Amino acid sequence: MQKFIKNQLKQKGFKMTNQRKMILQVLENTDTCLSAEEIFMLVKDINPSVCLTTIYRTIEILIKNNLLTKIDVGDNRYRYEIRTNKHHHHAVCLKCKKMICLEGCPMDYFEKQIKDKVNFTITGHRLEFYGYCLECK
Amino acid sequence: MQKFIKNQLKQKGFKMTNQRKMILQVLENTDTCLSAEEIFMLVKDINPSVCLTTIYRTIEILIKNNLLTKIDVGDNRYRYEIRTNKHHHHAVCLKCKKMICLEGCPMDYFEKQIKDKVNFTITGHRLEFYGYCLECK
DNA sequence: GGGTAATTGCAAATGGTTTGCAATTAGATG
DNA sequence: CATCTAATTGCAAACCATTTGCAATTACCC
Repeated sequence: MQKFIKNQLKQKGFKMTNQRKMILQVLENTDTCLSAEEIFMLVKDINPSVCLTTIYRTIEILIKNNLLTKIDVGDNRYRYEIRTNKHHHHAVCLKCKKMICLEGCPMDYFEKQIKDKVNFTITGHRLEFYGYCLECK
Repeated sequence: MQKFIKNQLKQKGFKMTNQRKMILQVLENTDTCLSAEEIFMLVKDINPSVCLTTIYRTIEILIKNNLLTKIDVGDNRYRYEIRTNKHHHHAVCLKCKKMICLEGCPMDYFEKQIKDKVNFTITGHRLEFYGYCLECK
């Protein structure tokens, strides 16, 4: 997976710097979605001389190349998740904002309906469930 | 509808000020979701002596009382929509950010599935479709 | 190993949202 | 209808996630 992203970036002419390697490593070794600040902290644990700006700039590149997804949970800060080949959705805890990955998607037939009714070209969708996780409820 | 919201607020001990009336009027006379800034501008057209802070504070009250919904489209600014009794979703244009209301929801049976699989208490969900509207495509 | 364009770190700017506070106002009470 | 009081407002400033400008550094093609 790492490999795939690295190749994608290299192919588009981006340099594989240490900072980018570390950011990718952090993004891949998590099971939730991380905010820029959280990525920053985790990368700092590996190498303290990184700056937040670099995190944001790397995020930007990854998003523009469809390698990362930006997700909003309603607290004025985005969270990011490496884009997997497995299309999926999340359950978001309203209290701690933890994001639990869910498998599957019931949208496919719905999209078709919409395409016919509204004159709108659908390129994707985003589905989040809100509620309380085991610890918070 | 106006009436309903006013009653709800009054019932909870909030005062029905001119500012709040204007904000509600603006929110009710639109067919898209408005950002705080957009609400501000529209309210200003009615009475120029309102300030953005009041918009934000009213939004906060409405959200806390389940009368307004906050929606993210990925451009660092929230949009707001009066909460109707009709549960629905949106198609969001990736270019102009216009939000087209859609009827229906294919989620109900999916929620049940999730409740059983993951240990998570679902209180709601949010579904947005992304793509390009007629004018932008 | 040298050259060059991409990348980084730093500091400062940006922009949406929030907060503190003194002045104003809605609406209950008499 | 006037008074009183707590809620609300406007203003200015703070806050904080994200973005930008720029000079110094680095990846990587030759």
